[in-house]
Amino acid sequence: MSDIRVRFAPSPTGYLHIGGARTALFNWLFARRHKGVFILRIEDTDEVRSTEESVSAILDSMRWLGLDFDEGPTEPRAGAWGARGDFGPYFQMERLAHYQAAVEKLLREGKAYRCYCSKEELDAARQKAQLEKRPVRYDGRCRGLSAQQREALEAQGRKFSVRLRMPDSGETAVEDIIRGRVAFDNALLQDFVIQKAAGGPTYNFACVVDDHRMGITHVIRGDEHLSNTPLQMRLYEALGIPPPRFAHLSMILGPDGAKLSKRHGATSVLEYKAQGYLPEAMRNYLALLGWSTPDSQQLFEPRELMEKFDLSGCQKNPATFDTAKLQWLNGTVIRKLPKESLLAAAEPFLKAEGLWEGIARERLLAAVGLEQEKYSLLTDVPKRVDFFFKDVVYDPKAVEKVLKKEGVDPLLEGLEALLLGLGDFTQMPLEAAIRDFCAQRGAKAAAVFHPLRVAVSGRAEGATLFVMIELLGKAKVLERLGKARKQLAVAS
RNA sequence: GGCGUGUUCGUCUAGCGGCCUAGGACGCUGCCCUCUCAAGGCAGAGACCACGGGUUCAAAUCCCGUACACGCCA
Repeated sequence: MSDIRVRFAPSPTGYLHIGGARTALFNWLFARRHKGVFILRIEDTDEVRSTEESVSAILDSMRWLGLDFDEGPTEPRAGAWGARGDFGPYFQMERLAHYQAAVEKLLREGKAYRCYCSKEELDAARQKAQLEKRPVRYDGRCRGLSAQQREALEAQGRKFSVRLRMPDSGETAVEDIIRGRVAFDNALLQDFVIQKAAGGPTYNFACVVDDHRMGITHVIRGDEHLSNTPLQMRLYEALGIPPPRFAHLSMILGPDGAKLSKRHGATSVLEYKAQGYLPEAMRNYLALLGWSTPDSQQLFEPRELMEKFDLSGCQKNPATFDTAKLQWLNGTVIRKLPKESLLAAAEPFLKAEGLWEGIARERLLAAVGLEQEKYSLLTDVPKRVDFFFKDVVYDPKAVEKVLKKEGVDPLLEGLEALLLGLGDFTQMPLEAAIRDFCAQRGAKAAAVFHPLRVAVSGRAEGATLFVMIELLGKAKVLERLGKARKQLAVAS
């Protein structure tokens, strides 16, 4: 095991969306590739917006994607799920003592100070700065408060937040693995709040304290945090600890170029699960969104992804999420699946359509495997096998195009008689008998096969005819031939 | 408004000064295979490398500016 340690740190304020999943995946791949440690840390310090449901949604999503984490608090907790062993993720709300201790240290060393400014005072100062077209920046009025002044303010019942003392000049640079050196002018950075008046840590502060305590070596996160990084750099310096390496990933956009959001359709990982995507396909697709190999490889075996993933292959510019490619990938994954695995993956989707109970597993397995190369989503599976087990539903278009043709009814009548007399109802004899039938009638094979397919399955496209008929069984085939002819009689 | 980041086929991308009359993949079109639909195979259309200046014998690749997009802060 190398000493590389990374983390994924979502806020439980909603489901795990595509962007978050990509960040989690890249961290996970990086850890696996370098035999490092991957940590999941739930940033739940926003008590108003954090919910238990979001926590479970995040855990469910990660479990589905197969992103297992390696470490967590040792005390078991309810609903815990970890990769190896009985531990859950870290929760920031369980780590408040650490933030508190760090605040006290900074206060003691004079690197941070208490600020008693009220919201109203700050708003007024901000508006004034805006009017004067000066950069909006906290003016540091509480920087030099004496102990007596502080006591006096506290005696008035004033609450205080804690701010970090920032330099007024110079610059703060971040050496980003993906973007290179990014510099920020210190004159534009303000003494920012690290502990809120209500007592809780701010995002940047908790993040730095945890990343340090957890020994994080590489912070791989979304581009939206790049602007937070100089603040965090100052915190590392104030705390006297070396900063980790940073890698900021480009954003994922919707088809219209805006940041991917709900109005673009499905953005939750779990929605994709429900739509019939496979986690392998999702991982492969997400990996390709902002990362590539020098030869632009598209298809990856799960193991291959872990072996080849590299931060140097990460893209700086944002990527647009494209469902068409995801679907294609999903299809390739489905096609490679052993039949048993395909059936297992399709099970929930079959059950949802009432295609499970009371059906012999062997028949289901055979039916599901029949058109494997045509599925692009698992939700396609029930649609293609239902006619084997449920009543036929005739596709009007197929009836119109194939069945309602001159001479079809006599053809079906002939087939009915032929199949009724056929003893061995298996693929080879079936094909021989039917081809023989074609020859006798002087009909082209296609002119017989197509009506027969529609009559028996209700649709114009489907699996190889004879395999399908065999699986359907003699009784059903005859029954449906009758039904199809009745339909024709009604129609004419 | 300030700061930051980005800009190669519709989309994901290769490219890191000459191999680029820009390569691959999805999607699209056509052909082949074929009992249909797929899958597979083959072929094709599709990018004046955002724009404008430089630097250089030579730029998609380096530098500067502009535009646009996105993010963060307010």
